[in-house]
This record gives sequence, C-alpha cells and structure tokens, in this order.
Amino acid sequence: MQRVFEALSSVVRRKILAYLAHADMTAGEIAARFEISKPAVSQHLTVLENAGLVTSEKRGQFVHYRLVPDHLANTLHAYAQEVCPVSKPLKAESARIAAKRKS
Amino acid sequence: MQRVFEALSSVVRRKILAYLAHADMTAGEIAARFEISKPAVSQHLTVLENAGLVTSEKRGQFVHYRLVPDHLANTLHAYAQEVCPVSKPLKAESARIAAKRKS
DNA sequence: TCAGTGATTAAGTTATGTCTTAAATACTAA
DNA sequence: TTAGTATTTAAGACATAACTTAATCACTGA
Repeated sequence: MQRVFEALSSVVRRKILAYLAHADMTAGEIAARFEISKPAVSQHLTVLENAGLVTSEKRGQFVHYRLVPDHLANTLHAYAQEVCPVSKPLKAESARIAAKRKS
Repeated sequence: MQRVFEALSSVVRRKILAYLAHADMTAGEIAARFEISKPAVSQHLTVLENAGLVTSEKRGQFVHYRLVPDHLANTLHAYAQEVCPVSKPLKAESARIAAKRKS
C-alpha cells in the first residue's frame, strides 16, 4: 500500500504505467520516451516493480516490462473504500455498467 | 492530480484523511493523534489542502478541517480509468450495487 | 489589558528522492 | 574471442521533503 502510493507520487512513473497500459515494452523502449537517462528510468522501473505494479521478464538481451493491472486497481479501490465508503464516482460507474447490462 | 498523488504518498497524510473520513476535526485534535510536532502536522494539513483533499474553516480560536471526499474519489477513479480502463474491482463493486438495486 | 490557548510561520537541520556519469553484467553475433 | 548492444549497479551531487524549536498571530476570558 505504502509502496504503491509512493510509486504513484512520481509523474514519470505514472507515465510509465500509462504506456504499459497500452502495450508491454522493453526497458529501452520506455527510456526512449523520456528525456532522462536510462539509469534513471531503470530506477523508476525498480520502484514500480517493488510496488508490485509491474513485472519484468528477461528475454535474451532485452527486459520486457508489463503492467499488473489488478494490483493498481485493487489498491486504489481499497483505499477509496477506506476513506469514502460509498464514493460517488464508483456509484456513477456502477450505474453506467448496470445500464449496459440491461440493454 | 500531481498534488493529490503527492499528498497520498505520505503515511501521516493518509492517516489524517482516514480520521477526517469519520469526523471533522480541529488541527489540535488531529495533531494529538500523532507523535510528531504540531507544526509538522500543520504542514501536512497544508499539503492536503493544497491538493484539494481537505478544507479548513476557522471558528473562533479553532481551525476545523474536513474531508472533500469527492475530490479524492474522482481523482483516483479518473486515474484508474486511465491506466486500466475496465478494472476488475470497479466492475465487482458495480455488480454488487446493481444486485442491491434489483432487490 | 494581559495571560493563556490554538494554530501557523520562520529558520534551520536531517533525511530522502532523483538525477547524472562511469563502470559492470549479460547477451548477441561477427 | 571480441566488439557492440541492452540493462543495471554504483557512487556521488543536488533538490526537495519532513521534522524540530522558537517566534508570531489570533482569539478568549479574567
């Protein structure tokens, strides 16, 4: 929990998660999308991995990173529940999905 | 957005939000629940207020703080949508509420 | 007006985060 | 084996966050 919120506190790391939400990427592909150095990006990836938000897999020369979407969603949802038990956005989302199911 | 996630990255600040989720409190009442100094707590409250997560109101000698629950829920939800468009926990929550409405 | 209380501001220290460059590791292919 | 590429580790600089104590501001009530 602490590690997840710590990880999310950085703009760079949130951008990395956004990239990985669309497609798995190698460390190099991710680094290429930022102005900072590769080691800096590598450190950000380590933070994300320690938070359980991404996983990595070495394939030959490359290290492929991918999102662990459930972990992020679960953590955010758990915290939202804790602080605002019946939050409006969740209810709105629910209504939308419920409406879809009816049709 | 950045300010919200920055605010949430601190254990103390998340605890403050949890306290305020149950009841409005004065700065002193909040500070009494932590081991750190009052000025330190005051600074944390400023961070939370700058993030739009809480508001304060001075009544006489006291400053009352209260949660702005929608802001937190909206931000978390917006971000969850961005990274995992149709996240499982939200769907689970939706299903639960939808079920309630049927009965 | 003055002493006391609640809260914040100011100033300075310490801890932590984030970045850089240089070096090391691991793999690929000539 | 050697050169080249992908990535991480190491070490250190710099900026920012978080905390402390002391001082200040604002309000209350004698």
